[in-house]
Amino acid sequence: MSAFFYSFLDINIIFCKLQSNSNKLSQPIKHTFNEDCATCKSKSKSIFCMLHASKMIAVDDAKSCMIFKKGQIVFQEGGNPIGIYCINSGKIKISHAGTEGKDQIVRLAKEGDILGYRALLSNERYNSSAIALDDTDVCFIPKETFFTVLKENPTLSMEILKMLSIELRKAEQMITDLAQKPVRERMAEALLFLKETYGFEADNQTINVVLSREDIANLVGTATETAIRLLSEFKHDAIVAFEGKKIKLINMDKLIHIANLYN
Amino acid sequence: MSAFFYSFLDINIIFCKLQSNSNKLSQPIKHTFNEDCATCKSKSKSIFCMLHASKMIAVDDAKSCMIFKKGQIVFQEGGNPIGIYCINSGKIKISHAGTEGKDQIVRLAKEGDILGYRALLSNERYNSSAIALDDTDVCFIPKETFFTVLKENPTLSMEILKMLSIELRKAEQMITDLAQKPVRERMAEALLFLKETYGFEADNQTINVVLSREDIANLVGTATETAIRLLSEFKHDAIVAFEGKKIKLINMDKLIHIANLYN
DNA sequence: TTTTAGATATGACGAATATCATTTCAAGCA
DNA sequence: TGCTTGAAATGATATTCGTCATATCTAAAA
Repeated sequence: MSAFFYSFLDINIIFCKLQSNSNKLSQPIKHTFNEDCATCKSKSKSIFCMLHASKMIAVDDAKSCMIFKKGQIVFQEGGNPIGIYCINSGKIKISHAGTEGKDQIVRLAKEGDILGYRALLSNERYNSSAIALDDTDVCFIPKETFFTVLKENPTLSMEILKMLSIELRKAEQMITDLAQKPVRERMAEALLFLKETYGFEADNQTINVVLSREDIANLVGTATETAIRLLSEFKHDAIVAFEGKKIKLINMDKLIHIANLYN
Repeated sequence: MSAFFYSFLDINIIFCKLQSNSNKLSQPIKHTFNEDCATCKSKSKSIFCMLHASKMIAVDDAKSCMIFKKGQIVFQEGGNPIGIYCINSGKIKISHAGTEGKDQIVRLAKEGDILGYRALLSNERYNSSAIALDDTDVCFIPKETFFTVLKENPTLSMEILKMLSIELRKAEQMITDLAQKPVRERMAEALLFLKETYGFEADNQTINVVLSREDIANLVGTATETAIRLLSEFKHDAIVAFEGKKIKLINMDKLIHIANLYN
């Protein structure tokens, strides 16, 4: 019944974008990289995969490629959306500001995920900010192009309906967990969720993402000190280990047990 | 920046269903009422409004009308969705079970709202249960009809995309508030949200819905006793008053202030 | 290297909130 | 009418968790 963060974002929607043969170079914005849709490494996993070649070319022509350095803002809460972002490589956190200056991380995105469509579809301002956790390559697709392609492709809009529905389920799960689970359980679940989202490194133990303790606290929904204490406790109990800024999961079974995922 | 419950469900998507002239009687399921789409009182507020007359007839032909008594289950967490429900009149709570037998109310629906489409669109089982808070009249539209109409109507699917996007924003707001706001603030916001959703009675003070203290606690995300205590406190401070099982908002300004809606 | 600043860590404490126990109330029913 | 039952209310207490203070660590800059 329960899966708070765990498999929170296992949506298999990665941005391949196309079998298109268009070789045009896209218009650069700020820092850019040149990635043709046909050679995009996020290929074959995206919701755009079902597009016909002609539509692909339209997307390919209109898109811009950008590079965000670690810490840079992709878009900001309160701003007006002008398109969607597709992550080619890298990691991005999406967080929403609370009343006391504290952020809540509502989503973590990786290669293949798309960002910024929620505000676009509801015709609202951004409700959250997106910040690069890594150096990140992103394809930007302007609003008009997105809507044009969307209107002409029922299959694409069905995919996005599905994606939104899944995100909504996960959000409701997170609501229930925040309302009912103690911090310790949520912390365990958050670690499992991080593993699920970004995977392990070659050693099969180290979670492949760097987050500050504050970020982790903002993901779990607790005070930074509490997050630090819980992590120390897990370390003491040989459930996790730290290596530099990275976290290793030593005892997954124990972590799953603490997370209390099912009734 | 903040609006937890307040205007949580102000989606103006009410089920008018049509300008169709179809006069067929729909197939009854269990308790039924006979409501023709053309005379439906939820008319003119629904996402189905933009359908062409021909599509309306299809919906009208396929739908079933049902009556749920107060407390009856419309659908249950874990079940397989077989269609969508459109509330003709009445009130329904949608809640998700947590790990310790405690429910979390994730949505409150009223006349004109549609239910059950999330699970249908993501092709999952129901993630939450829907229970009538009142005697409620509902139109049921079978899965197949819904998808057929959806596929043939880009405008309808855009409306649902928008609806889901708005619900997702609200869910993210709720996540942030649960993680950061104290119970007292959330309680104030919940009362304002109830007013926003179901409105006042003729006296312009009494919230037009009956909820148990436990329901209120499950909406706010706290223990029943804590909810009771906070309500008593608000009563003592002349912010609210109780009349039978209903709640009056005596001092909205104070309530808004306590809710701490903006930074 | 030393210095500095920011992140991480730890301790002490208090406030917020849950839990458990008991009482009171209200509505339906015999 | 009193009886019964579940909801509501209240009290006492325990626990979790956040806050504030301070110390330590780390990495970059001077």
